[in-house]
Amino acid sequence: MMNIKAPRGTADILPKEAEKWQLVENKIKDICARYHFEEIRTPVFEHTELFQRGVGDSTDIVQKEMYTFQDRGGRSLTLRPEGTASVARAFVQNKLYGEVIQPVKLYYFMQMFRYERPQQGRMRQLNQFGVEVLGSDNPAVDAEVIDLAMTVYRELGLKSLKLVINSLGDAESRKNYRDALIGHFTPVKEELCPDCQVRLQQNPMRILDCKTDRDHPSMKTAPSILDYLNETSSQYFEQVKENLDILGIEYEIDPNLVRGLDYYNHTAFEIMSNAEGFGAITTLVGGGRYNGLIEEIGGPTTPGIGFGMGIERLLMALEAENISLEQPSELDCYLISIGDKAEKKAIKILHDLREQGIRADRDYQGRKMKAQFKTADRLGVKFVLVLGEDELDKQVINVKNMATQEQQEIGLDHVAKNIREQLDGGERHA
RNA sequence: GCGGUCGUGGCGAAGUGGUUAACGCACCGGAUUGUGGCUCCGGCAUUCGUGGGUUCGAUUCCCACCGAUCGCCCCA
Repeated sequence: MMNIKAPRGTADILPKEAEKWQLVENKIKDICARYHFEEIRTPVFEHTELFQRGVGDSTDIVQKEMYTFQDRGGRSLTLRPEGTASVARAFVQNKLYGEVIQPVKLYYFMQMFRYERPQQGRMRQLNQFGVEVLGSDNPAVDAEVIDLAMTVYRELGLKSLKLVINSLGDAESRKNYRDALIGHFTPVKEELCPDCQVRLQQNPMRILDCKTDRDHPSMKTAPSILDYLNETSSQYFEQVKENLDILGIEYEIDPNLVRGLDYYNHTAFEIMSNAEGFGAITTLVGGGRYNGLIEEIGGPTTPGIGFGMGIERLLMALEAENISLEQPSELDCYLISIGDKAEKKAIKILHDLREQGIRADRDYQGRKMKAQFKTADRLGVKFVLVLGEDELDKQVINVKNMATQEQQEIGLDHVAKNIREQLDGGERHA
């Protein structure tokens, strides 16, 4: 039989690694609670149309990266490539705009799926933590969302970060700017790369961060979005910046920061890692405001803002900065039994220990006592309990404290309680 | 989707067109009839990502596929 491997772009997260994920997730959930965000979970797949309309038909994600399939009923479904469209759909469908407390502040941990060529930090199945705030266009919310993301990184210990922000303006500003860009690049259209020639009509803003045409003279003289923001958009951006200043969050303004998804307007931001040896992919978080999205998918006019944070990349960044999340995973007791009769008794004692909240395990390989002790030592247990013929005859169990090497005999019927007390006592006096 | 590099035991890592595939770590057993961390001794890949081809013979050469990785595209 051919050996079957995990599909390309997917990965198993094994116990040692999973422990880090848990620590990160717990930290993030704790922060979300403090910022008063509540969890939402949505389906792994959605109607394809949701992403076509929500994310945008012309985006790379929709055009070439979606896992789309037909179900047996002939429906076109798609494994979600990102979270915002799904959350927006859930918001509309469940009429969360009717909640008494607004805005609605949501967070999620979800797997996303994108058909891309994998490399480090880019998987076909990826994990994101994200937040969405729906129902407020207060620029304080923009700052709060950014602050939340930065807080996650700060509390995990990351230092080499760069926050980049930009404003894409409102519809009017964008239209004016778009026209200006088309006017600017059309005369030199033939000199641009094929991709950009297409972008010129579809999404001229994307020309600005094209790597191929980066050095074309027209780039330097290209108009800046910031000069085309109308009064409202410009003021909004100013307030967002002011709020970031109040929070002491440093940022860089990059007028060429264009997010790849169609639904963004006003505030757009990315957080990148500056850590050395981080490779080509440095974006840790991407997000922005999307005031038209809810309406686009059939809900009432509702402003929104959110971000997506890649967990794999977060872990990579921690690694790059040599931040260790490992905790000594402690086992309290290791139970050694010798002989069949003792094993039968051990089965029950092990259960009793665990019932007392004690972390306990035993050997199942029928190994010699020496080998079992070696394992117990390696596991770093506090106590080793030995149950053999001698102990059975006396109805006791031998308890060895691995740190002090002291041994004592405890009556078989109250082992678990006795260990429990010893553990509690140890902690109190520690 | 495009280009480069790579793929040997649980891990790291030598190696060669030819009869037994180094070594280190880990693991297992013994020295030490029921007690760990040290030491010594011994064991541990019918097999070199998968499938074809060239050859008397391939892990070593060629091709395809799969996977990893780096860069591009794009993004988390």
